[in-house]
Amino acid sequence: MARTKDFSKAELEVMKVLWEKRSATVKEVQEELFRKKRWRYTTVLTFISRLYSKGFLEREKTGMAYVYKPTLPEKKAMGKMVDGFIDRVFGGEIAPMMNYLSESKALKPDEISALRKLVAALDKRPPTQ
Amino acid sequence: MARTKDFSKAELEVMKVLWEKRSATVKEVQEELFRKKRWRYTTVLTFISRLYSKGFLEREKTGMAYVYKPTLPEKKAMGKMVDGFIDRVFGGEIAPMMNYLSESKALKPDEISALRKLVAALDKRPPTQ
DNA sequence: ACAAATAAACTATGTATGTAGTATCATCTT
DNA sequence: AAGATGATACTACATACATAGTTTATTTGT
Repeated sequence: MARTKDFSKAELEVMKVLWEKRSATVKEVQEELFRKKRWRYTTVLTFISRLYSKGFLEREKTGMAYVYKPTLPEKKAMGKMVDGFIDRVFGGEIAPMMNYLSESKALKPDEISALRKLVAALDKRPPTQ
Repeated sequence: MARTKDFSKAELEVMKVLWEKRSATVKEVQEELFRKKRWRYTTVLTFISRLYSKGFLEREKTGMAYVYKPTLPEKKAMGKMVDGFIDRVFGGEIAPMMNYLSESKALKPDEISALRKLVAALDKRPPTQ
Protein backbone atom coordinates (compact mmCIF):
# COMPACT_ATOMS: atom_id res chain seq x y z
CA MET A 1 0.00 0.00 0.00
CA ALA A 2 1.05 3.44 0.98
CA ARG A 3 0.71 4.77 -2.50
CA THR A 4 1.15 8.28 -1.21
CA LYS A 5 3.55 9.25 -3.96
CA ASP A 6 4.90 12.73 -3.63
CA PHE A 7 4.93 15.34 -6.29
CA SER A 8 8.11 16.39 -7.99
CA LYS A 9 9.48 19.91 -8.20
CA ALA A 10 7.80 20.65 -11.49
CA GLU A 11 4.56 19.13 -10.29
CA LEU A 12 4.68 21.31 -7.22
CA GLU A 13 4.69 24.39 -9.42
CA VAL A 14 1.49 23.19 -11.02
CA MET A 15 -0.10 22.50 -7.65
CA LYS A 16 0.76 25.98 -6.50
CA VAL A 17 -1.07 27.54 -9.39
CA LEU A 18 -4.07 25.34 -8.77
CA TRP A 19 -4.16 26.08 -5.08
CA GLU A 20 -4.09 29.74 -5.85
CA LYS A 21 -6.78 29.59 -8.48
CA ARG A 22 -8.81 27.03 -6.51
CA SER A 23 -9.58 25.28 -9.79
CA ALA A 24 -8.65 25.77 -13.41
CA THR A 25 -8.34 24.24 -16.85
CA VAL A 26 -5.04 23.10 -18.26
CA LYS A 27 -5.02 26.15 -20.47
CA GLU A 28 -5.42 28.50 -17.55
CA VAL A 29 -2.68 26.84 -15.59
CA GLN A 30 -0.45 26.86 -18.62
CA GLU A 31 -0.94 30.55 -19.26
CA GLU A 32 0.24 31.24 -15.75
CA LEU A 33 3.20 28.89 -16.00
CA PHE A 34 4.17 30.18 -19.37
CA ARG A 35 4.70 33.55 -17.78
CA LYS A 36 6.74 32.17 -14.93
CA LYS A 37 8.58 29.35 -16.66
CA ARG A 38 7.90 29.35 -20.38
CA TRP A 39 6.31 25.91 -20.16
CA ARG A 40 4.45 24.68 -23.24
CA TYR A 41 0.89 23.50 -23.15
CA THR A 42 1.73 19.82 -23.51
CA THR A 43 4.33 20.07 -20.79
CA VAL A 44 1.80 21.40 -18.35
CA LEU A 45 -0.72 18.87 -19.55
CA THR A 46 1.73 16.08 -18.80
CA PHE A 47 2.32 17.32 -15.29
CA ILE A 48 -1.36 17.73 -14.66
CA SER A 49 -2.05 14.24 -15.97
CA ARG A 50 0.60 12.79 -13.71
CA LEU A 51 -0.80 14.64 -10.72
CA TYR A 52 -4.23 13.38 -11.65
CA SER A 53 -3.04 9.75 -11.78
CA LYS A 54 -1.29 10.21 -8.50
CA GLY A 55 -4.57 11.33 -7.02
CA PHE A 56 -3.59 14.89 -6.21
CA LEU A 57 -6.15 16.37 -8.58
CA GLU A 58 -9.73 15.68 -9.36
CA ARG A 59 -11.50 16.90 -12.48
CA GLU A 60 -14.83 17.58 -13.97
CA LYS A 61 -15.67 18.08 -17.61
CA THR A 62 -17.07 21.50 -18.18
CA GLY A 63 -17.94 22.23 -21.77
CA MET A 64 -15.05 21.15 -23.89
CA ALA A 65 -12.35 21.06 -21.25
CA TYR A 66 -11.69 19.54 -17.88
CA VAL A 67 -11.52 21.73 -14.83
CA TYR A 68 -8.95 20.47 -12.35
CA LYS A 69 -8.96 20.98 -8.63
CA PRO A 70 -6.57 19.87 -5.89
CA THR A 71 -7.82 17.07 -3.70
CA LEU A 72 -5.52 18.12 -0.91
CA PRO A 73 -5.69 21.56 0.65
CA GLU A 74 -2.51 23.54 0.40
CA LYS A 75 -1.94 23.65 4.14
CA LYS A 76 -2.14 19.88 4.43
CA ALA A 77 0.23 19.34 1.57
CA MET A 78 2.70 21.92 2.80
CA GLY A 79 2.65 20.40 6.23
CA LYS A 80 3.40 17.00 4.77
CA MET A 81 6.29 18.38 2.79
CA VAL A 82 7.74 20.15 5.77
CA ASP A 83 7.43 17.01 7.85
CA GLY A 84 9.02 14.92 5.16
CA PHE A 85 11.86 17.34 4.73
CA ILE A 86 12.60 17.53 8.41
CA ASP A 87 12.48 13.77 8.68
CA ARG A 88 14.80 13.22 5.77
CA VAL A 89 17.26 15.95 6.46
CA PHE A 90 17.20 16.36 10.21
CA GLY A 91 16.00 12.98 11.33
CA GLY A 92 12.77 14.57 12.51
CA GLU A 93 14.43 17.07 14.77
CA ILE A 94 13.16 20.60 14.46
CA ALA A 95 15.64 22.29 16.71
CA PRO A 96 18.67 21.85 14.48
CA MET A 97 16.71 23.20 11.60
CA MET A 98 15.93 26.31 13.54
CA ASN A 99 19.62 26.80 13.96
CA TYR A 100 20.36 26.50 10.30
CA LEU A 101 17.56 28.89 9.64
CA SER A 102 18.85 31.53 11.96
CA GLU A 103 22.39 31.15 10.72
CA SER A 104 21.96 30.70 7.03
CA LYS A 105 19.17 33.13 6.39
CA ALA A 106 19.02 36.78 7.19
CA LEU A 107 15.56 36.94 8.62
CA LYS A 108 13.39 39.78 7.54
CA PRO A 109 11.39 41.80 10.05
CA ASP A 110 8.08 40.13 9.32
CA GLU A 111 9.73 36.77 9.62
CA ILE A 112 11.06 37.70 12.97
CA SER A 113 7.67 38.81 14.13
CA ALA A 114 6.16 35.58 12.88
CA LEU A 115 8.72 33.77 14.92
CA ARG A 116 7.95 35.84 17.97
CA LYS A 117 4.29 35.17 17.60
CA LEU A 118 5.00 31.51 17.29
CA VAL A 119 7.02 31.47 20.46
CA ALA A 120 4.42 33.50 22.24
CA ALA A 121 1.75 31.04 21.17
CA LEU A 122 3.85 28.19 22.40
CA ASP A 123 4.27 29.88 25.73
CA LYS A 124 0.52 30.13 26.05
CA ARG A 125 -0.07 26.56 25.07
CA PRO A 126 2.76 24.47 26.41
CA PRO A 127 3.50 21.12 24.80
CA THR A 128 0.39 18.99 24.96
CA GLN A 129 2.58 15.99 25.23
CA MET B 1 28.31 26.83 -15.05
CA ALA B 2 26.44 26.26 -11.89
CA ARG B 3 27.10 22.58 -11.84
CA THR B 4 25.96 22.48 -8.26
CA LYS B 5 23.95 19.33 -8.68
CA ASP B 6 22.15 18.30 -5.55
CA PHE B 7 22.20 14.95 -3.94
CA SER B 8 19.19 12.70 -4.01
CA LYS B 9 17.44 11.20 -1.02
CA ALA B 10 19.51 8.03 -1.08
CA GLU B 11 22.69 9.97 -1.58
CA LEU B 12 21.85 12.12 1.41
CA GLU B 13 21.78 9.01 3.59
CA VAL B 14 25.29 8.24 2.49
CA MET B 15 26.45 11.79 3.15
CA LYS B 16 25.02 11.64 6.63
CA VAL B 17 27.05 8.58 7.47
CA LEU B 18 30.17 10.20 6.09
CA TRP B 19 29.63 13.42 7.95
CA GLU B 20 29.22 11.50 11.12
CA LYS B 21 32.28 9.34 10.60
CA ARG B 22 34.27 12.23 9.14
CA SER B 23 35.73 9.81 6.62
CA ALA B 24 35.29 6.16 5.78
CA THR B 25 35.66 3.41 3.24
CA VAL B 26 32.79 2.12 1.19
CA LYS B 27 32.71 -0.95 3.35
CA GLU B 28 32.41 1.06 6.54
CA VAL B 29 29.62 3.17 5.13
CA GLN B 30 27.87 0.10 3.85
CA GLU B 31 27.99 -1.68 7.17
CA GLU B 32 26.24 1.27 8.73
CA LEU B 33 23.66 1.51 5.98
CA PHE B 34 23.05 -2.17 5.98
CA ARG B 35 21.88 -1.84 9.54
CA LYS B 36 19.62 1.09 8.81
CA LYS B 37 18.41 0.22 5.34
CA ARG B 38 19.61 -3.20 4.28
CA TRP B 39 21.57 -1.71 1.41
CA ARG B 40 24.02 -4.01 -0.40
CA TYR B 41 27.64 -3.17 -0.91
CA THR B 42 27.31 -2.38 -4.60
CA THR B 43 24.33 -0.17 -3.95
CA VAL B 44 26.30 1.94 -1.54
CA LEU B 45 29.26 1.89 -3.88
CA THR B 46 27.07 3.27 -6.64
CA PHE B 47 25.82 6.10 -4.48
CA ILE B 48 29.30 6.93 -3.31
CA SER B 49 30.57 6.94 -6.87
CA ARG B 50 27.83 9.30 -7.91
CA LEU B 51 28.56 11.61 -5.02
CA TYR B 52 32.22 11.49 -5.96
CA SER B 53 31.50 12.44 -9.58
CA LYS B 54 29.26 15.21 -8.41
CA GLY B 55 32.13 16.54 -6.36
CA PHE B 56 30.60 16.03 -2.95
CA LEU B 57 33.27 13.57 -1.89
CA GLU B 58 36.99 13.41 -2.20
CA ARG B 59 39.02 10.26 -1.75
CA GLU B 60 42.44 8.96 -1.06
CA LYS B 61 43.71 5.48 -1.59
CA THR B 62 44.76 3.90 1.66
CA GLY B 63 46.02 0.38 1.35
CA MET B 64 43.61 -1.51 -0.81
CA ALA B 65 40.62 0.74 -0.49
CA TYR B 66 39.67 4.34 -0.95
CA VAL B 67 38.81 6.46 2.02
CA TYR B 68 36.09 8.95 1.21
CA LYS B 69 35.49 12.27 2.86
CA PRO B 70 32.87 14.98 2.29
CA THR B 71 34.11 18.09 0.55
CA LEU B 72 31.29 20.11 2.02
CA PRO B 73 30.80 20.48 5.75
CA GLU B 74 27.48 19.27 7.01
CA LYS B 75 26.33 22.69 8.18
CA LYS B 76 26.94 24.22 4.78
CA ALA B 77 25.10 21.45 3.00
CA MET B 78 22.19 21.51 5.40
CA GLY B 79 21.89 25.24 5.04
CA LYS B 80 21.78 24.90 1.27
CA MET B 81 19.08 22.28 1.52
CA VAL B 82 17.00 24.36 3.85
CA ASP B 83 17.34 27.35 1.58
CA GLY B 84 16.42 25.34 -1.45
CA PHE B 85 13.44 23.83 0.26
CA ILE B 86 12.12 27.16 1.43
CA ASP B 87 12.60 28.63 -1.99
CA ARG B 88 10.84 25.82 -3.76
CA VAL B 89 8.01 25.31 -1.36
CA PHE B 90 7.44 28.70 0.18
CA GLY B 91 8.84 30.98 -2.48
CA GLY B 92 11.65 31.93 -0.15
CA GLU B 93 9.39 33.10 2.65
CA ILE B 94 10.30 31.79 6.04
CA ALA B 95 7.34 33.11 7.95
CA PRO B 96 4.75 30.81 6.39
CA MET B 97 6.96 27.87 7.09
CA MET B 98 7.08 28.80 10.71
CA ASN B 99 3.34 28.63 10.73
CA TYR B 100 3.22 25.18 9.26
CA LEU B 101 5.82 24.12 11.72
CA SER B 102 3.92 25.32 14.70
CA GLU B 103 0.68 23.86 13.45
CA SER B 104 1.73 20.59 11.98
CA LYS B 105 4.30 19.53 14.50
CA ALA B 106 3.93 19.14 18.20
CA LEU B 107 7.09 20.82 19.29
CA LYS B 108 9.08 19.14 21.97
CA PRO B 109 10.43 21.08 24.93
CA ASP B 110 13.97 21.32 23.66
CA GLU B 111 12.69 22.48 20.31
CA ILE B 112 10.76 25.20 21.99
CA SER B 113 13.77 26.33 23.90
CA ALA B 114 15.83 26.33 20.74
CA LEU B 115 13.21 28.55 19.24
CA ARG B 116 13.24 30.87 22.20
CA LYS B 117 16.97 31.14 22.03
CA LEU B 118 16.76 31.92 18.38
CA VAL B 119 14.29 34.69 18.97
CA ALA B 120 16.35 36.05 21.82
CA ALA B 121 19.39 36.10 19.59
CA LEU B 122 17.44 37.92 16.92
CA ASP B 123 16.35 40.49 19.44
CA LYS B 124 19.96 41.13 20.34
CA ARG B 125 21.12 41.36 16.76
CA PRO B 126 18.38 42.95 14.73
CA PRO B 127 18.28 42.38 10.96
CA THR B 128 21.46 43.76 9.47
CA GLN B 129 19.45 44.53 6.42
C1' DA C 1 53.56 -18.28 -7.12
C1' DC C 2 48.79 -19.37 -6.56
C1' DA C 3 44.41 -19.35 -4.32
C1' DA C 4 41.35 -16.78 -1.50
C1' DA C 5 39.59 -12.56 -0.19
C1' DT C 6 38.72 -7.76 -0.92
C1' DA C 7 37.65 -3.68 -3.42
C1' DA C 8 36.40 -1.18 -7.24
C1' DA C 9 34.69 -0.86 -12.09
C1' DC C 10 31.46 -1.98 -15.32
C1' DT C 11 26.89 -3.30 -16.62
C1' DA C 12 21.90 -3.67 -16.00
C1' DT C 13 17.28 -2.51 -15.32
C1' DG C 14 13.04 -0.47 -13.88
C1' DT C 15 10.83 3.72 -12.46
C1' DA C 16 10.61 8.82 -12.22
C1' DT C 17 11.19 13.34 -14.08
C1' DG C 18 11.49 17.19 -17.35
C1' DT C 19 10.20 18.57 -21.60
C1' DA C 20 7.51 18.39 -25.51
C1' DG C 21 5.72 16.81 -30.40
C1' DT C 22 1.97 14.47 -33.03
C1' DA C 23 -2.45 12.36 -33.50
C1' DT C 24 -7.12 12.28 -32.49
C1' DC C 25 -11.52 13.74 -30.94
C1' DA C 26 -15.07 17.21 -30.20
C1' DT C 27 -17.11 21.53 -31.31
C1' DC C 28 -18.08 25.77 -33.56
C1' DT C 29 -18.61 28.44 -37.69
C1' DT C 30 -20.10 29.20 -42.14
C1' DA D 1 -21.18 18.94 -43.96
C1' DA D 2 -16.38 20.48 -44.02
C1' DG D 3 -12.84 23.09 -42.28
C1' DA D 4 -10.97 25.63 -38.37
C1' DT D 5 -10.21 25.58 -33.61
C1' DG D 6 -9.54 23.87 -29.11
C1' DA D 7 -8.61 20.19 -26.00
C1' DT D 8 -7.01 15.89 -24.59
C1' DA D 9 -4.58 11.48 -25.38
C1' DC D 10 -0.76 9.11 -27.02
C1' DT D 11 4.09 8.85 -27.87
C1' DA D 12 8.94 10.17 -27.30
C1' DC D 13 13.16 10.70 -25.39
C1' DA D 14 17.02 12.11 -22.52
C1' DT D 15 18.53 12.37 -17.82
C1' DA D 16 18.22 11.01 -13.01
C1' DC D 17 17.51 7.73 -9.37
C1' DA D 18 17.20 3.34 -6.79
C1' DT D 19 18.91 -0.95 -6.61
C1' DA D 20 22.10 -4.40 -7.47
C1' DG D 21 24.71 -8.37 -10.11
C1' DT D 22 29.04 -9.64 -12.66
C1' DT D 23 33.78 -8.83 -13.95
C1' DT D 24 38.28 -7.39 -13.08
C1' DA D 25 42.12 -5.92 -10.47
C1' DT D 26 44.73 -6.06 -6.22
C1' DT D 27 46.48 -7.87 -2.11
C1' DT D 28 47.56 -11.28 1.19
C1' DG D 29 48.14 -15.77 3.29
C1' DT D 30 50.33 -20.14 2.71
